[in-house]
Amino acid sequence: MTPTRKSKETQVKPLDVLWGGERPRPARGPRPGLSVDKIAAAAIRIADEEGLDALSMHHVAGKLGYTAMSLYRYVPSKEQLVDVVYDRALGPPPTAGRTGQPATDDPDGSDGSGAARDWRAEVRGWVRSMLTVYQQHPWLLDITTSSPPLGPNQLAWLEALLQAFAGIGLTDEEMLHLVMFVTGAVRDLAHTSSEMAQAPEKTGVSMEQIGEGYADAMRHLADSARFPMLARLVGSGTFEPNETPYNDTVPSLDFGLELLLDGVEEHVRRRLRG
Amino acid sequence: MTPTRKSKETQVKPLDVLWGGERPRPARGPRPGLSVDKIAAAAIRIADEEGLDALSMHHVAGKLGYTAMSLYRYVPSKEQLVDVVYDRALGPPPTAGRTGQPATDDPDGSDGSGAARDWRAEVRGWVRSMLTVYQQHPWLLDITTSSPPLGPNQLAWLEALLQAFAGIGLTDEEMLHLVMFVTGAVRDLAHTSSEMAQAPEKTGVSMEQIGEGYADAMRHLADSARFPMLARLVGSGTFEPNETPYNDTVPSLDFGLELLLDGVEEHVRRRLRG
DNA sequence: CAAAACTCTATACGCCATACACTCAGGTAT
DNA sequence: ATACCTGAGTGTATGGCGTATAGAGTTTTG
Repeated sequence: MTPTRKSKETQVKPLDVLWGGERPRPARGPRPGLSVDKIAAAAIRIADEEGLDALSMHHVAGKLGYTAMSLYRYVPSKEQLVDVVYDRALGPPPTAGRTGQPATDDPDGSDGSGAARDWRAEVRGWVRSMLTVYQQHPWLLDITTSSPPLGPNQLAWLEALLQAFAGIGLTDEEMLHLVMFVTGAVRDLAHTSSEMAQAPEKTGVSMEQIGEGYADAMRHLADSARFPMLARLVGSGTFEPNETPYNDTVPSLDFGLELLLDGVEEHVRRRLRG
Repeated sequence: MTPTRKSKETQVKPLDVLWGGERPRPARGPRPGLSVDKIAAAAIRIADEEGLDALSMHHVAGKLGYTAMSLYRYVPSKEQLVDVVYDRALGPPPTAGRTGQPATDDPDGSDGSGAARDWRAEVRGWVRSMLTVYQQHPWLLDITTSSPPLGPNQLAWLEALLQAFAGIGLTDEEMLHLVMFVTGAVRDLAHTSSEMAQAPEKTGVSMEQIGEGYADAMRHLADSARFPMLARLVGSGTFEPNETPYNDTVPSLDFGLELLLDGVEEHVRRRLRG
């Protein structure tokens, strides 16, 4: 009978959700049984155990003993939930513990402290840690966020890599460029690796059969003059699975990264000289 | 009443579809009104005009004047269709025209021909072309294929970049690593750029407001000691939109690529010397 | 105690991929 | 000519999805 009395309806703000903005307890209606934390945790568990496709509002709510619509009291949309889940699953970067002050106002590089730190090792470590996270939550790589990195953990990871590149003689702009380049390469290589790892279970085709299919396709072109370089790599056995598994992209990442860092060193050296 | 007579039912093979395997005309039933080509073309038009989300079997079939189920005579599943569409939309790489023979058996690099070609320019050109393709079909970057690169055009692009790196003193394995590294970086930077470009129309929030939100979030941490490097970049105006648009990742790609190629040069030089 | 604020549920809508059973066109073999 | 049968395309149904809307039930405030 009541003709749809519109109450003021506490609206959920996107950024508050991302930063865990602790709504100041409602104080008028029934006590909330859920929270963004619980919802995000359940969502992450589902994604870990059943994959990103299983991450639906119904499923998450069901896992918590509620209906799908109840989630919308805490999260404005599934997309926003995914944004939160993304940041939460990332977790903090490895070096987040020591909040040093590597940001001096010295623009030219040497940070004044005596011992030069091993920035290459720091970058390498950051990359390994990132890879580990992606291996633990491969579905992170299938998420398309449509929003710039704004979550606390995303920013922390960004900050960590920036700190690794800090004070070695790069301009601010160059550091940002490098960070984007490196994160991009890591993300994509981890992505293809995870895709290929998931292929057997997803398509029901065994790893061996996939290898056969690949070999078959490659034979298609090895005799043809159409793909000479590919034919050459096939012939030299570069595509054969050696000691490392078929989908291991870490060697490519390591190789590319080292060359890139060599380039960085040469770049700052050149600038110092010139 | 007929108890479901199972006919032999021409099955559609995945790889044949990808490579346009020209089914040898049925010769017994009615003439097919569709073809993989027509279907893929319609699908690409839809994705270009309405985005990847609009790419449904119903939609594609409707555009062609058929029902959704009819497509399954030509394509085993939507996933396979997407694989085909991906390869078709990629198109051939720019240098596919001249099928030179850069694959000599000379393992150490110099390819015997007199004039040294500008391999760096070739790599740069490949990257620009790849970026152009991604700009023309941004939805390509939202596709998760779950299968290794097997389409003819995917292989052709691979081949093209391999040829750029050929004969400069890298081993076969190193070339493959580099190709994966570069394609990864290009893909991901193009991806984030496209994501940020789509953000305004998708969320209804104007580019300005996004910028404001970003600035707001950054102010959250500029005063905090939590993200010193980010605060520094904010302070130095590195995040401000200069002449290039906010989502332009090309400068990052250019910068990273040049440093990487510097590293490559130094790497082969070192090997030659040592 | 009533009103207001709030949580959570039920239902419904319009999408989606695709399994299944079917009609019928149009060649081939007799 | 005619019977046959392959295979194209359709109709329907199932079970999923995100979420709009309406409202039932709970708790605190005036």
